[in-house]
Amino acid sequence: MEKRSETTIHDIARELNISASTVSRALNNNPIISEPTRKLIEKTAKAMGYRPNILAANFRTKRTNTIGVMLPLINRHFFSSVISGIEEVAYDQGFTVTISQSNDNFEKETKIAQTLFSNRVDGLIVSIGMQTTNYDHLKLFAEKKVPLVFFDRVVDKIKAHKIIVDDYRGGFKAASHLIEQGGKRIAHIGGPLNLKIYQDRLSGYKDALEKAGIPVNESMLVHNSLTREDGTNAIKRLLQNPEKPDAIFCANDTTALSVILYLRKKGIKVPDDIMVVGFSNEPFSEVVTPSISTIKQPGFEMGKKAAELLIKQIKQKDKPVRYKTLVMPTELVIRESSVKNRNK
Amino acid sequence: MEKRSETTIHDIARELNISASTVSRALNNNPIISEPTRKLIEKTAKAMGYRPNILAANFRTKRTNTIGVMLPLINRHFFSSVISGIEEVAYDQGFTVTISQSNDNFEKETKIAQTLFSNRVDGLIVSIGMQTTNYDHLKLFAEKKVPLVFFDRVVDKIKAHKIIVDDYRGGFKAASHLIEQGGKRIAHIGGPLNLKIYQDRLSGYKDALEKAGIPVNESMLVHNSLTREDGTNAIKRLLQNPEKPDAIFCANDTTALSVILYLRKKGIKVPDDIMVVGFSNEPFSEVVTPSISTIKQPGFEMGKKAAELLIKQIKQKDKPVRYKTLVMPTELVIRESSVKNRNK
DNA sequence: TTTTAAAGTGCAATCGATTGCACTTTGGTG
DNA sequence: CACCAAAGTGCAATCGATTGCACTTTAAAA
Repeated sequence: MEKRSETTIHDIARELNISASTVSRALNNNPIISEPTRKLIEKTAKAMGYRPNILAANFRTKRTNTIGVMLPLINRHFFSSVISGIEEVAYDQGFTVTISQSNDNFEKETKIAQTLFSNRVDGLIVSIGMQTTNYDHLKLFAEKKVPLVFFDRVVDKIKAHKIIVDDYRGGFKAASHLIEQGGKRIAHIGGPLNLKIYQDRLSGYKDALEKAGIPVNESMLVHNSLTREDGTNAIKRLLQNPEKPDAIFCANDTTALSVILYLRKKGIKVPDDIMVVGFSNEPFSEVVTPSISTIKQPGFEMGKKAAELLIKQIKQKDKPVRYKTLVMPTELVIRESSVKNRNK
Repeated sequence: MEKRSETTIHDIARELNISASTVSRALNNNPIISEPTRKLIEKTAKAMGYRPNILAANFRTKRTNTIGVMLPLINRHFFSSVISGIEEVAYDQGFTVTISQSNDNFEKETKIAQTLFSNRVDGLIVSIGMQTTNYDHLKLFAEKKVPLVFFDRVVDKIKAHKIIVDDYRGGFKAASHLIEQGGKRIAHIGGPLNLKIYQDRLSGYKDALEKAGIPVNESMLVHNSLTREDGTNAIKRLLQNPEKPDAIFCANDTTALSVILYLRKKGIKVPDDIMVVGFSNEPFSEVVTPSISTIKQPGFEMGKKAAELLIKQIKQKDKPVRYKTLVMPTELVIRESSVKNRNK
């Protein structure tokens, strides 16, 4: 029977009649080890089928080369794009990525945070859940000086880097565009207001109306959790208004889609009768008929930036850090759902 | 200044004048520790802000309670659904999930496998990349008896549990449906044939034609990497055939979408002129016009099954394992793109 | 009353890589 | 020729939790 246990650096040391510290240094390309010695050790390690046991190294160095990521839902396109961006940078920088989804559940989010702390991830990237209003489980990381980066749904009360999009300008652009397209009775289907991203989208929308001299009509505002069902319920409600909207700015594409499907069913034409703009540029928005105008937010880029900031903070652990809030630009993508008389 | 270093079980032991092994056992609910002692230790641990350092435990027990997942692309809907299913089961069973994407790049896939092995993940869930034809980097896990589960794109040469969909029946159903809808010149846009999933889809398609007495016309077959661009190129090629198709079975929805968009541009009507069926039920397939008939594959369920099988194998490490291949059923979802004269 | 078994706790080796400090050898300079 | 500095390698403590085996105490049974 072949050797049962794993080959360790002690085995290699014994084989070559040198010390384990020499072997460790050689395999880590430490320059104080001479080239001939290093080459001999590398050759022997390969021949003996040596595979490092990172657990021992992690234990001794108190580092894991692992980034923790916690976000609400992995299979939402935006979040999976962010993850993809994080993973790409992490891989290039020699980090692995451990991912957990909170399902917008505060208790699960708290448990995950505790687990990631115990697992001693080198840093954590977080987008908090819809329900989260207490942040003690995240303050732990700040207290223990574990680097933390928030993205999308961020926590102002905790000092950390933050990657957000310009939700305010996105809301402003969306509403401005609808105004420019002739909209006069512009509704808004928004998200829960404990989250700043939806506060900001609302603010931008309001300021755009104000700038155009159009008073904000509170009956034109609906706030919910932005599910497909919520979208349908919201448009039903808006259509019951005595004064009906001729344009709607939705805080995400999911509700924009629900709106469009419902209006189609009712024989109300988008954009001719009611114009629609969404937010976040889901993949389906391009291919649905009419295609949906939307505010594009760069998930993949956000993920890359988050990972870059986190890894820089990890590597410069002893340096004082000046926390940044990166505001990724939003871009209005004009498609069919907000442009009338488009006969090309 | 507060205590600089972390509280360890030695600190708790010293505080209570008991041994560290007692503290360790108490915090792990070992029944040989008496109830009053255990309660006292738990109370003191909380008061002292103790947080376990899992690195030491992992090192000693040679376990990490971590599942590795390696797949081509995180931000593809199918894969992110699978990840979501994996994470849900993993979380319930007390495991964390570390995810890496290979980007269908063999060299990256190899490096990731090596890293995950060094990181001593307890088990690995894999979907191999488009280019992968050598499996040595994965055989390592089998050799070292690290539990391995393949899903979707699996490797027959390595003994492991496999989670696949019934690609053959999916292809068969798709082609049968097109025949039932009156298709006589049925084309196939398929994937790279080093991957069994695309071989099986093709086999199912061929057998359905054969069963209907329709000869397979090799000029009606195009194989590529199933990108949007590939889809466009494929339909262009098929339209140059002297004998043009009246139906197309695409091996994924991405190429089905490309086909539909291209035909729309050419003024060729789907499904009236050419019927289309895709595969995998992307979210956009429901909302595009015409909506795309497709073969649905249950990503989230596959993820759950993969994690369940892997964790069972991890927990019963010393038991001999009988490897299973789970074949998840595929379901034909009939939408507008394959039903002519649909005026409801 | 003595002996034995069970309950409860303690000792310290262990896991494997890292790394601060120590030691040896070699070559160059005064 | 002697001294010093640099190059190269070695020693062993360390990280913190786990756990096999040992020891003590207590209670029950003979």
